[in-house]
Amino acid sequence: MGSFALETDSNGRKHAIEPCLHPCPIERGMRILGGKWKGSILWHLKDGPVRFNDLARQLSGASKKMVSQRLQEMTDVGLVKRRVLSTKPIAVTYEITDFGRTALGFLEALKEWAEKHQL
Amino acid sequence: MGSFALETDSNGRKHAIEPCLHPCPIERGMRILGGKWKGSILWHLKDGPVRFNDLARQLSGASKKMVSQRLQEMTDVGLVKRRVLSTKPIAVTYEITDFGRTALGFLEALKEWAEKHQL
DNA sequence: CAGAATCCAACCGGATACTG
DNA sequence: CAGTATCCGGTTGGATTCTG
Repeated sequence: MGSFALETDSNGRKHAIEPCLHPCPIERGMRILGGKWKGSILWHLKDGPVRFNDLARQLSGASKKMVSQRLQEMTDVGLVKRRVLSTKPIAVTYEITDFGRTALGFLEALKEWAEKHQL
Repeated sequence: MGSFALETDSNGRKHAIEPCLHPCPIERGMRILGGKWKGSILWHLKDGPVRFNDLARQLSGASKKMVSQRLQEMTDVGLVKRRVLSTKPIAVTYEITDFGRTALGFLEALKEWAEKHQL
């Protein structure tokens, strides 16, 4: 009773999968787009599918582990679609979904805001 | 050489104050507005000054410690202005600055995005 | 009232090595 | 190539207590 489903993360630890029921829509939105790298990832996908390693390289400073984790979360929420081009050797691309595109507008606003105020 | 200025945080630990020089403007913007609670705080201040405890109460789920830390960061960057109304008993309000208001547009976009897609 | 200080468990994220 | 597994130090953030 009162317990959530449990998932095991890559470090072998258990987590409750909280549906993020925060009353403030801004917080809920931030939980989805605000995590480290998520915005950048979506932005880098806006011009077409990108292969995993290319993406990791473009996000200078993010480790493969990070990129992988963020991509999984974003795939789960439906912001991004994973596509296997070939096995042997495996080739994978990630592309932004239609839903993902609905977030681009506000990412652009954020980008221009940051640039305008030289942050 | 190559070292940054050091500040001591509330846990007595030293930190380098990194100017956040990330190449991607989206990441830089997220560093400023994307932290947990920051967006919500700014949003709650948009209709006028709010007292510290009131603010903490409105942000259900955030501890006073969190609110205090986020407010300091936001004050440092100039998003928010702290004003002492009276000592004995001490009364303080936080109000959004003109600079802070420049970010409201994109927070509104985020808010509407989250609501529209029932996140 | 508005915080600061302290304690401490949980989590995050980098480095590295490994796999199909 | 595209990840996953493991180790592990650093950071985060909640609970609580204390102060002017």
